[in-house]
Amino acid sequence: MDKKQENKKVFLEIVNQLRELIKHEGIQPGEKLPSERVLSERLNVGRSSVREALRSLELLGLIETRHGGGTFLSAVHSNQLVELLASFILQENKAVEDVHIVRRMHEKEAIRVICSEQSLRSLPVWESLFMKLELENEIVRDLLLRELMIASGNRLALKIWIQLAAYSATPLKKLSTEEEKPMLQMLIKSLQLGYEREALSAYENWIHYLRNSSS
Amino acid sequence: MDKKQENKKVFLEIVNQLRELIKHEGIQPGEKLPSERVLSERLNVGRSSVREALRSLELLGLIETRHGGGTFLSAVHSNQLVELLASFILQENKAVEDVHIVRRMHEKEAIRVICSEQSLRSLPVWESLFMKLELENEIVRDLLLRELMIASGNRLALKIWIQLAAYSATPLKKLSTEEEKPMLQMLIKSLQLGYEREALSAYENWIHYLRNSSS
DNA sequence: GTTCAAAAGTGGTCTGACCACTTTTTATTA
DNA sequence: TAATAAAAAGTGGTCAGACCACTTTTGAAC
Repeated sequence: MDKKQENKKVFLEIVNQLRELIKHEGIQPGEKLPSERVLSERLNVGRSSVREALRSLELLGLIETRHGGGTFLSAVHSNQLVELLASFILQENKAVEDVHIVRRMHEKEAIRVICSEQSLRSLPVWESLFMKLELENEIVRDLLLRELMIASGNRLALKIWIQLAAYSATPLKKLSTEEEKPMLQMLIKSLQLGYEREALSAYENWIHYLRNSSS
Repeated sequence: MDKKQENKKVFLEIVNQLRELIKHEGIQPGEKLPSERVLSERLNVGRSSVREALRSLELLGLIETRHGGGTFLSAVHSNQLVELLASFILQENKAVEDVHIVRRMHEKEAIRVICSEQSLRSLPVWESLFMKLELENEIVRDLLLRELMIASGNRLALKIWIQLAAYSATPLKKLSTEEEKPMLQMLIKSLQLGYEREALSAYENWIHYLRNSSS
């Protein structure tokens, strides 16, 4: 029982080891990482596992791979923003609150955008989400937020949000019927009607409830 | 030249094939995907390549994997998500406009934060900026925006903004005395008084003016 | 010093194997 | 018959080795 049931994916553990290695070796952006075979040997894992970890980093824009050339820490020019975000998010976890604030800011802005666009308000996804509330499944939390970000139509904001969301996950506890559901219902309905103030109010109440109930 | 030489990332191609397969098979959110071995056979690729593609989808939250159980399509409602994310990840197009929008969003949020905090409103920097307007120097534009971001106190937001600002620089043309200065005066004064609506209104008028006059 | 072909290094992919875990099936028992 | 337990099948997780395609380095010939 003392053993923490860390359901963490092993390849994510390798990602962390890679981070420490990069930090320890002092590898700078644009410089080359050890080859997959060397990493495999030094981290005592199979090469395929190393590759899966590298895939994750590549998808985040942290590294670039060149066939036959090697793997490189992303240069500042290509994806400085992502590099910045990742270094901020992955390294020191003192600014958790900042991440939360920026994430909520993006979500609120998405609500504003959607409320101001009739075509976005009338998307069928809102009605679908409204009905999914009856399932009382906690997944609707992420679902709703993700759809908000997607519908707002800003890909950069979506990209930023995805990384922020990965860092500050929503609670996994069961959806509260008597407390949480009404807030979400109001949020969605206000959204569909274009009532920006009411939608934002419902959103903030919801976030406030989530923070208080999870602590 | 007929060769599709642009398709660099093969595992992203597999991601596309997986999307088509899901669509063709009519696999609904929450339902199970074919096993890795079956996918490997049907897509005519190695199982390791399938796994790398699945890793990408998993990192995006599109699928969930359960050890010994299988791979499941996330309870994400629409193809909207898959399509958008896929096209986004594949970087089919880059939107300069998005950078501008996100940058302005951060600036507006900074204004809101400052207006809501008496200690921030009373910072001497605003009065200093107000006086600098008389110099009619175009530098005050960047100066003002930067101070806004710094004063709002969110380090992550500041770092993001710095990167965004590097992509979409403010105009270099001379400060307009009869048009631009009044807007900035109103912005600063509203900020100091905590008039959020007026401050945001002045800000948006200003941005609108900058965009139209520079084109 | 230049040029260029061979060698070494590296990522990309496939195959097969084994393990850990889950689900299904089958056999046993009350 | 129904419940329970054991066995089997299915599936993801990981590793090792091999080969290919491409890039970089090396070194010999000029």
